[in-house]
Amino acid sequence: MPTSPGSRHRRIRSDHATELAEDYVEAIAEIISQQGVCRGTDLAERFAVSHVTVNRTIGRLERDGYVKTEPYAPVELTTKGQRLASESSARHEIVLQFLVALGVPQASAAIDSEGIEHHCSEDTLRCMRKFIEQQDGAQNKK
Amino acid sequence: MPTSPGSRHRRIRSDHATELAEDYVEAIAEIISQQGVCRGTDLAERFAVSHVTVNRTIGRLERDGYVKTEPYAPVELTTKGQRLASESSARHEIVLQFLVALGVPQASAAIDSEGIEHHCSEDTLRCMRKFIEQQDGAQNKK
DNA sequence: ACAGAAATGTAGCCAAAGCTAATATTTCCT
DNA sequence: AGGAAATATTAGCTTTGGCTACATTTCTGT
Ligand SMILES: [Mn+2]
Ligand SMILES: [Mn+2]
Ligand SMILES: [Mn+2]
Ligand SMILES: [Mn+2]
Repeated sequence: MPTSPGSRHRRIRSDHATELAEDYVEAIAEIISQQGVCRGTDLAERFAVSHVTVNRTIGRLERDGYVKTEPYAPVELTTKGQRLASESSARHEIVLQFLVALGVPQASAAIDSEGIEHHCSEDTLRCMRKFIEQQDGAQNKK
Repeated sequence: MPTSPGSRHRRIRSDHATELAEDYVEAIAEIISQQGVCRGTDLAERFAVSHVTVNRTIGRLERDGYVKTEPYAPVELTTKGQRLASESSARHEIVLQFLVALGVPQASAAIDSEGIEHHCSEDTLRCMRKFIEQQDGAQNKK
């Protein structure tokens, strides 16, 4: 056996522990770039949860240094939050483009990539990038 | 916009809600087929959690009709549990083989597939199967 | 047979993420 | 200015899924 039996599942649990933070900072960055500011309401709609849940989640993000908030003011990203947002967004984009290149319909690719992105090792991302490039090459030749 | 903004995340949450059940029944079926019976200890080791956590999880699985237990006896799958185990196992196998066919090293593919499997739509699985077949074809030609 | 080891069960703790209801603040419109 | 609408906060609840500590039961080797 290559690795200890339980190690796979430890990784999954760790992936899930950071998943919400990644999706939130990614969403916050996107909403700010699109609308100038990001309000709790925007996030509640985006994630289809109550605004109370957003509030509590934002509280954890602030505790962990990803966002800065003041009462009744829009959410802002810290430098740490911006970095995580960029990384998450880039990774998400790779997974989405990969699925599309593989032939998955856009709607399904959009949904599936939202979950898959959090479980991709560097090995897997590298292979996905390579596949995208190859497909692009084939496209151009046509 | 193709779908409502929050629908993606609803799907992710639903995926995660069934994830543990899928992994457990899959593991139980595998352990039974390998060792004859499946005990809590086997699952605790497999998932790298305490035996108490296994106990509570098994309790939920029983409540939901996937397993049958009696005190101090090994865990058994119901028909419903066996069905879910087969489906989960087949799906997991597709994802694992797909990653390997894509060029991901075995160790990373084993880890990543454990998380990715729960987020693949039928669309994505179909494309993965097709890719595996194409790769197999290319292998045979060589 | 029985002592000790291994497995299982119980009690009680915690954090994350979801919710509703009620309250408070800010913003916007007339 | 004043009231309505939007937004944010607080209180208090739930389920899931993790843990340690301790108690009980079963298995195993001599
Ligand atoms: Mn994302
Ligand atoms: Mn995501
Ligand atoms: Mn899994
Ligand atoms: Mn996941």
